[in-house]
Amino acid sequence: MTVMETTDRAIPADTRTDVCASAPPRHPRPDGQDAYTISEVAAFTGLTAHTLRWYERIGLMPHIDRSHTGQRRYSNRDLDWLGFVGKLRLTGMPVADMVRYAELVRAGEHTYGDRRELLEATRRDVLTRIAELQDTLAVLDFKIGFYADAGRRPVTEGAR
Amino acid sequence: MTVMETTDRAIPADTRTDVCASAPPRHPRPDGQDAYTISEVAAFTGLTAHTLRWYERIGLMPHIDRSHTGQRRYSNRDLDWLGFVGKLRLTGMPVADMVRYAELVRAGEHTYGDRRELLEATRRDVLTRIAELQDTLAVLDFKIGFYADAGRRPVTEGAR
DNA sequence: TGCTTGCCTGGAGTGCACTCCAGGGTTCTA
DNA sequence: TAGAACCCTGGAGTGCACTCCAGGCAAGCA
Repeated sequence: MTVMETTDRAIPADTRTDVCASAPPRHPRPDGQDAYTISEVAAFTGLTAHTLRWYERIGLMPHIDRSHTGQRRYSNRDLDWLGFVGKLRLTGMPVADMVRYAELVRAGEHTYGDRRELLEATRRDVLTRIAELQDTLAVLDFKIGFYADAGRRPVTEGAR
Repeated sequence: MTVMETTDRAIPADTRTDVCASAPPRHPRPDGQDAYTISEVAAFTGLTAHTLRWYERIGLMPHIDRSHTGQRRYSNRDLDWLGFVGKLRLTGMPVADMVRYAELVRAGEHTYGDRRELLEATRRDVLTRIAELQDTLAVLDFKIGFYADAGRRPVTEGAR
C-alpha cells in the first residue's frame, strides 16, 4: 500500500478508528464485506450502473477488481472514493477536474501539494457558492414575504 | 399597470424607496435611464446577447420594448427581472421552472398563491443545497488538514 | 435444458443550456 | 458618405454529463 486514495487510508489500521471518528460519515454498507457488484454499488450510491462504468472509462475511478468471469467487484475503498466524488459533484465541480484529482492520486505521494491546492481552490468555490445561495435566500424570503402579505390583504387593495 | 413582475413593482411610486431599502441590491446601472441596448444589458448582467435573445424566445422574459427599427430596448424593470432570474439560476433551478414562474407572473395576480408555493419550494431546495455544501466543506477541510499535516511531516514517515 | 436475470463492451443517443452562423438591416463616427 | 460596429432572425451546432442500445457471455434454478 504505497498510494493513498482517500485520507483515512493513509493511517495505520490500529489508529484508524480514532481518526474516522472525526472523518465524515461513509455510505451505508453491509458489514464484513469488501466486494460488491455494480448493481449493489448503484443502490448504495444512487448512481446508475451506466454511470459507474462511465466513471471508470473516463478515468475517474481507480482500477476496479474483477471476478474470474470479468465482472466488476467494488471494494469498500472504492465506495469511499465514490462517496468523495459525490461530494465534489455537489460542489458543481466539472467531472474533468475530478479526473484531474484522480490522476494526482494515482500519480503518488509527490502530488500531495497539487492535491491540496486543488482542494483548497474547491473549498473557496464552495464558500462562494454558499454565500451566493444565502444571498438568493434573502431575495426569496423578501418575495415570499410579499406574497404572504398580499394573501393577508383584501384582494382589491395592495399590489397594483 | 395591472400585473406585477417583481415584488417592488407592485408598490406605489411614493412609498417605493422605503421598500427598496429592504429589497435586495440591484444590478449596477446608470442613473436616469430606462432604455438599454442588448449589449448594454449583456455587460450589466454578464449574460451574452445570444442568451438574452434565447431567454426571450423560450418565454423567460416579459415583452421587451423595441426601437422604431426593431431593436430591443430593455427597461430597468427588465433588468430587475434579469437580476432575479440570475439568483434563481444560482440555485440550480432548471430554466423550464423559471419559465413556469414567468408564466405565472404574466397570468396575473390570481397566481400569487402558486408563485409563493414555487418560491417556497425553491427556498427549501436552497436550504438543502447549503447544508450539502457545508457537509462537503467539512470533508474538504478534513482532507486539506491531512495534506497540510503530511507537508509538515518528514517525507519518509506518515502516510504509507 | 431451457429460461431468466445480471453483467460485459463499444458506440450511439439524449437533454439541457447555451452558442454560433448566415444573411441582412441599422447606427455611429470620420 | 463610406466604413466599422451593432443589431435582427431562424435554425444549426456545441459541450457536458450522462443514458441507452445491440449483441453477447455467465450464473442460478425448475
